[in-house]
Amino acid sequence: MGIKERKDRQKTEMREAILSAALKLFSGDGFDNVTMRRIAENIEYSVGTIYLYFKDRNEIFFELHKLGFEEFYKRQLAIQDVKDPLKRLTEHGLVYIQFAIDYPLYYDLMFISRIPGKTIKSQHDWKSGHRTYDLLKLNISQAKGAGYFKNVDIEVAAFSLWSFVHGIASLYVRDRMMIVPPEAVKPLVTGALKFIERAY
Amino acid sequence: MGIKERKDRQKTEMREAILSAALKLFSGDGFDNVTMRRIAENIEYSVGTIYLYFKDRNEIFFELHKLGFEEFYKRQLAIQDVKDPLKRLTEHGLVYIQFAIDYPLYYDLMFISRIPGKTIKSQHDWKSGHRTYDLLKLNISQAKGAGYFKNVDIEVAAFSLWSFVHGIASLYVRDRMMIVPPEAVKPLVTGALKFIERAY
Amino acid sequence: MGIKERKDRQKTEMREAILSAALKLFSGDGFDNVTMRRIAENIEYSVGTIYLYFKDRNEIFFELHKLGFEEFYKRQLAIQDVKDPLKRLTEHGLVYIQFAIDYPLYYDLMFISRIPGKTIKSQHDWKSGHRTYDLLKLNISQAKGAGYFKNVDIEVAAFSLWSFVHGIASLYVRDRMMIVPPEAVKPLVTGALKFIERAY
Amino acid sequence: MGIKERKDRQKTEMREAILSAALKLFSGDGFDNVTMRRIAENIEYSVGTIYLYFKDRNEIFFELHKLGFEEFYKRQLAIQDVKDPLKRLTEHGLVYIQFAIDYPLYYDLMFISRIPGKTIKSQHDWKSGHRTYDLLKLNISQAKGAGYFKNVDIEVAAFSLWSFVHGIASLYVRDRMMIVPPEAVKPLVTGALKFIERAY
DNA sequence: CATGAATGAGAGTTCATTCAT
DNA sequence: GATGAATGAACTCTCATTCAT
Repeated sequence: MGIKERKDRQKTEMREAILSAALKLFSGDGFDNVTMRRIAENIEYSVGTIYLYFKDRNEIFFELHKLGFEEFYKRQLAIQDVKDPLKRLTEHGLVYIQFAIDYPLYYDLMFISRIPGKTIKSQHDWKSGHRTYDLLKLNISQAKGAGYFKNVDIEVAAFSLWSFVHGIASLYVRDRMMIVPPEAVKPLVTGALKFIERAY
Repeated sequence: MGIKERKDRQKTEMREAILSAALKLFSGDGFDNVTMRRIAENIEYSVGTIYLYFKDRNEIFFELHKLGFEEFYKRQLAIQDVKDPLKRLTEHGLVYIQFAIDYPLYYDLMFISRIPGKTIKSQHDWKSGHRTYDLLKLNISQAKGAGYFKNVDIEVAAFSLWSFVHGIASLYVRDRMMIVPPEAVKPLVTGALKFIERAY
Repeated sequence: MGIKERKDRQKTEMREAILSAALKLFSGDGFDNVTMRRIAENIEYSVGTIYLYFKDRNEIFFELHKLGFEEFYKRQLAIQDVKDPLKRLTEHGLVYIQFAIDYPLYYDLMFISRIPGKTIKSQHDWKSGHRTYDLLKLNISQAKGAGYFKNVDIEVAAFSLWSFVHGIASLYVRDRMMIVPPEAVKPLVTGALKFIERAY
Repeated sequence: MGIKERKDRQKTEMREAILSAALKLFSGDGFDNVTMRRIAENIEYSVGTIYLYFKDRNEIFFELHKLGFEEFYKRQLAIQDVKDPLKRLTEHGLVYIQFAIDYPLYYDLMFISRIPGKTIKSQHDWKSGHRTYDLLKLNISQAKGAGYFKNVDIEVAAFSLWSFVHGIASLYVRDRMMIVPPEAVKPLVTGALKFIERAY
């Protein structure tokens, strides 16, 4: 079975190289910057080769999209063992924002960009989204159990917190923070996460 | 002088038709969807005609951008006479979100999209952005004077509130609310604006 | 009759303004630089107005062409009263080159450029050219009478002298003299005109 | 390795086909006539294909330019073994003119046309031009050694001879010889080259 | 007389995609 | 599995010209 495995591994590596090149280009100027030619140049293969690994341009974006959600969820799970519910919620927000900082391209693709080929996407989104959203609501309800969020509907709280961190992440990812000096960004973000706790 | 006036009016109408067509197309799939050809088709004129009213493609975006900011600011000013600082702040947030709902395309253009030809833009942005941000900070400081935002830095509060409403608006504009049923959107939003007040 | 005359005069002035603007633009980058729009901008009239004075773009070039030949011939006549045949011939060459220096655009148009709408042109060219060429041959034959050009066919001599000065003028007009330092141009030209005398 | 060679050959052939089509079109009406679309039609390929062989339109002109200068210099070298300095100089002139006759399009491109994208060009021009000009001066100085060009500055002589042949070539290439009947052209040219010898 | 609005044609260039080799 | 050649459609923009007003 060694041969087949090696082939599989090679196939995976190639796909990863393509995806990684696409991500890199995406950072440049958004979608338009990700052309098949440029991906090909980047991985030092011919254009046609890409089509051996992906059906078309859209499939590349779709795959990136999926990978993004996986990494995103993994990170969220990682903080689920924090005992203190308040702390956990704040961590949750931090995880969210940190993900946007670490993978602005994934974040952009997942939560901001309008992607061509929406239909295919939405189904997957739906599942990924729900999974994540449920986790948030779980954390909120546990915080509620610990005395926070008095008189607050869980749905409202979830939506609020989500909007809050998404707002921060979006401003960061799409470079709309010019209004604040660069060195002030970090304290502002941590300050904001502290501020929202007042509402818990 | 009726002739000149009629001509002026026609010129204005044409510019508006072009801008409106551009906005409409923009909603479809973002910038790439707004091509000169498609605008022309839309207004049922030849491509060259557009160039009689706008220097080039960028000028169209720039104009839309400007119009958006004007309307946006006007709306913000309109609620400045609300006496109660708490109420005014909530109104402020509502105005923000309502703007996004009423003019999703403007909102997209102004706060989400990556626009080609950044240099020209940024200067105008800077001014428009500051004007708006200062208004927010003013309202917060007045609320502070009324006893709210104890122990909270104004900058942090401003950034937090901005992020919050921008998060809501972005999720709406870029259609990332699939997670919540459509009819739940409105109560969620008002609920969220109520929720954030707990942090004041 | 005053009215008609004034109208005629105005018409002429307008035509001249257009032609002069065209010439000016031509200097920029050759023909492509002479667009109807740019001419219009230059004379501060609308594009359509030009069509009231010239049938189309070609007619403008044709007219310039004609004007050039007229000025050219006038200058040639002006040196016909030089008594010494040798001196007169050298003057003739000088006049030729000086014309190219003073009116590079005319020269270009008349002797270098490929003009669209050749058919119309050639007839006029033929006449203008002959007139000039005959003058040259006249001067040569008189020099011959004075002992120069022994054993030289007049046709050959005329062609030779014409080629000679045209060569100098062309190199100058089309900027092909980079090979010699700018300050050396003038002495070279006068030197060349002196040199060719050795062949007389 | 036959495959690679065949591919190389095909690539070369394609480039040549494109260049040759460009030259052909150029003859029609100068630069403006050489459009990418027309080249494509001519070689019966799609427009995009040309861009697989040349970076852009300018590169095509630049390449033609270069090829022209190469052929030109090769021809000049070919007559350097003529012993008699007088004869060699006359041959030199003939070579010059013959080149213009054989490759009017090259000649036009090299010595007459105003080319867009001058910057790139001029450096190459400078070298090619100097190389040629030096050869001319060498030949003159050797003729001088053999007793010709008494009391004539070499620079002046070089400039004069260059102008002379360039004049002839230009008149021919740009079709300004209508004044003389076609069958008279050849004798006139040889006559002129004989005539100029009188000045040596 | 003069204009400004409009157009169709055409320019150079880039792209995603296909396919024979 | 990989390539390079090829294409057709699309892009932004400019032009000469026409014509109702």
